[in-house]
Amino acid sequence: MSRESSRDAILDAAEAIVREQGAAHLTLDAAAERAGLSKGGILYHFQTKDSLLVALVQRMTNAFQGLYKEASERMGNDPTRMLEAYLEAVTSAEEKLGNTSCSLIPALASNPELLEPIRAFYKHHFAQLSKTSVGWDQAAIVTLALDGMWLLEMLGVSPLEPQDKKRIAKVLTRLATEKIH
Amino acid sequence: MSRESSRDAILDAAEAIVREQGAAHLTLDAAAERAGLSKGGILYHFQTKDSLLVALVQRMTNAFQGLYKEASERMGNDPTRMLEAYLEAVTSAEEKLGNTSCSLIPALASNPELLEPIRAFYKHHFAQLSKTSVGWDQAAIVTLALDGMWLLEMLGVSPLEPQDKKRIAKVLTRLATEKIH
DNA sequence: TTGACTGTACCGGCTGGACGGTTTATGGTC
DNA sequence: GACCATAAACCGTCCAGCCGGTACAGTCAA
Repeated sequence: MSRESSRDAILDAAEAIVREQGAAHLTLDAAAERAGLSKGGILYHFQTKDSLLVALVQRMTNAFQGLYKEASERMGNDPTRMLEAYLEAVTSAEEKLGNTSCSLIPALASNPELLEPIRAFYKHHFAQLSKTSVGWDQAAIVTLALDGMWLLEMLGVSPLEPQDKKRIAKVLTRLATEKIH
Repeated sequence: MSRESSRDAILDAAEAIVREQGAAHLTLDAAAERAGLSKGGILYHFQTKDSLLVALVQRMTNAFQGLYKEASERMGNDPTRMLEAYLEAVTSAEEKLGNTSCSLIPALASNPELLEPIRAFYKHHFAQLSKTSVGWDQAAIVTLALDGMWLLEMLGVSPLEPQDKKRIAKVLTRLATEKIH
């Protein structure tokens, strides 16, 4: 069974461990037990622990970029509306992907260079911001506020309630479309 | 010699290792070598590795809160100007404290509950935002943008150049003082 | 002023356990 | 009967924490 679902089950288990107990507790044995198979089973799918971490980061970035692309297309791939797409992607990511994002933590802990794809994404994203209708500075602030929001969430230190986030999102939408002067 | 400086030297060494090689490479031996003493020496100052991590987080939060308090006092402890103080604290933290902030990483990696003091800080901070002159929503956005900026920096994925940050800070100053409408 | 004693700061070898990875075996399925 | 997915025992390494030392600065009493 399970061309892919077993792999995903392992990644889910790994993520849950990181989220609940911290990256230091993410061992092959622990992930195996949680995923309901043995360590050998895990090593069949991921030849090394490191490749599991790579897969973790990749799955997250893929999922987010999928949402972003989708939202962009809904905006007709209009670069002036990329901020709206980004906002939509971030908010829907928080709902749909849950705390998938905490995959970042083990990457930081073990091997910072796993974050290269993320660095690349941000570099590209910020370079595009001048195409928005509100100017680079304001666009950067909207982006940073969104990132701050989900990073605090992911680090587990956010004090924001869902309704707070909704109100913030509303103001951000305005900032993403109307230039302040 | 060194009532405190040896402790600090150890913390500095630990931080440098985390920053340069990731939290996984932070071992007592590595920290000892870098700090110029033996593992036994470290364990004399910190009975357990975990207590070293606690000290790391504590030192960072203390340093930041010191900067914040200082900035607040320069603003006459005026709650309506807390955002300006926060902005000043964050920017000067980035200069003065450098990447001290990456102390967070091992805390996350090993034991999420080490972040409790930080959670407490944010909770208090966001609760105060309604006292600002620009309204809670806008104040929250300024805060989040600042946090996003230094978190990206600390995670090592920020594409922002110093001059970018300066321009952003300028716009944030405006957002921290003038209410948009 | 000297010798016995105490506390502080640190060293470095040791060990037990945990963990990543290997190997061999096994049940299922086409 | 060949291949896939997984199990389970096993190995070597690494590392946190322990412990028995050492060096040295005070202190204090005789």
